Amino acid sequence: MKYSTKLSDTIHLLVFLYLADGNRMTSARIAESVKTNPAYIRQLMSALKKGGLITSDRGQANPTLIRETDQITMLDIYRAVEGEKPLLHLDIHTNPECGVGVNIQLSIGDFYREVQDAAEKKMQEITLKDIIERYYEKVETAGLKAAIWADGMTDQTTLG
Amino acid sequence: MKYSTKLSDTIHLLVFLYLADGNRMTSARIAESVKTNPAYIRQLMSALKKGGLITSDRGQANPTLIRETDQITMLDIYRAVEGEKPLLHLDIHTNPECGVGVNIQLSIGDFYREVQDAAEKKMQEITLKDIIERYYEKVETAGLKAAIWADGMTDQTTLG
DNA sequence: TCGTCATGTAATTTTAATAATAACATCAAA
DNA sequence: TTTGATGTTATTATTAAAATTACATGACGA
Repeated sequence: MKYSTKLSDTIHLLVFLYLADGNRMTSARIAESVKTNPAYIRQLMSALKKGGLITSDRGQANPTLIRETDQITMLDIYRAVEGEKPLLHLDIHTNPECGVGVNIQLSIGDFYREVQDAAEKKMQEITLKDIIERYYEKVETAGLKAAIWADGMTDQTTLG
Repeated sequence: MKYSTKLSDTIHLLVFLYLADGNRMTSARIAESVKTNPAYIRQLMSALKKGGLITSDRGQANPTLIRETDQITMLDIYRAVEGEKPLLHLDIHTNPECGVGVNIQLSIGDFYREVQDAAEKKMQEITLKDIIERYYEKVETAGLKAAIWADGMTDQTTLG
């Protein structure tokens, strides 16, 4: 299949929202940066809304972060858009008449759980703030800071 | 897409090989338990061979584990069959003309790396031996031990 | 109030990673 | 030499995800 990029796209979306800082962002505008379509962005925002991470009102473009960026973890975002989807997948199609097969998969599942917990623990330590700070560093080292940010964040055309 | 079950299937395969203990296993036989086709099993075995985990000779059914089960980690197996495939995926399709988009994805990548490392560290702590032991526990608690294992592992018909 | 623009959401189509399958050359052993 | 197994490649089918379409609904300004 296609790989899911929901988490990446949603983080992108949230950083974008943060950087917009008050300037009302439309799903169309965000979609431009993520290079996708507005409906997909709205689907992600819908999930974020249900997850209690943003507000968004029908009819007007005014999505806003509810929590501070250091109070939003990567795990929060993952849960909002991917739910309980695991990173590793058991093969549930093994021969059910084979006691070996079934029990092996159950055993593997126990250890996948451990791997999942380790990954989620790390995801819980990473906040949106961390990612935004890292982003600023990247922009700086790329020497793009001046070009993009010189005249301030108020000029949203530079966000595109 | 479909979810990859390569890791699960390969662990299954290896446990099966271990339990067979000397009894020459064919790809067809293993495929029965995993409920897949022999060619797929051979593909996995080919990867394991390249990864230095098993031997397997053309023409005769005689695949064997090279290392002790406590010397084979889940990460070894993952590397053999999935290579460097990450658990989380960046969206590399973001608008390249958007400096924000590109740099955000790069930042996210840094943190995905941390999550990946945490997961892989845990995978490195889990050995095939651990999984086999857990498997025995499952079989016991399921009260199937007697039924399946009573007359010893020599009767490979009970493995199916 | 009406027209415009935005969101919210469901339904459908397209894309892409994976497993399934087929085909066959090669080798081993009875 | 016949049988049966592996090793490998190529093709097809499956399936989860993104892309797209469609439209009802709400906000806001002229």
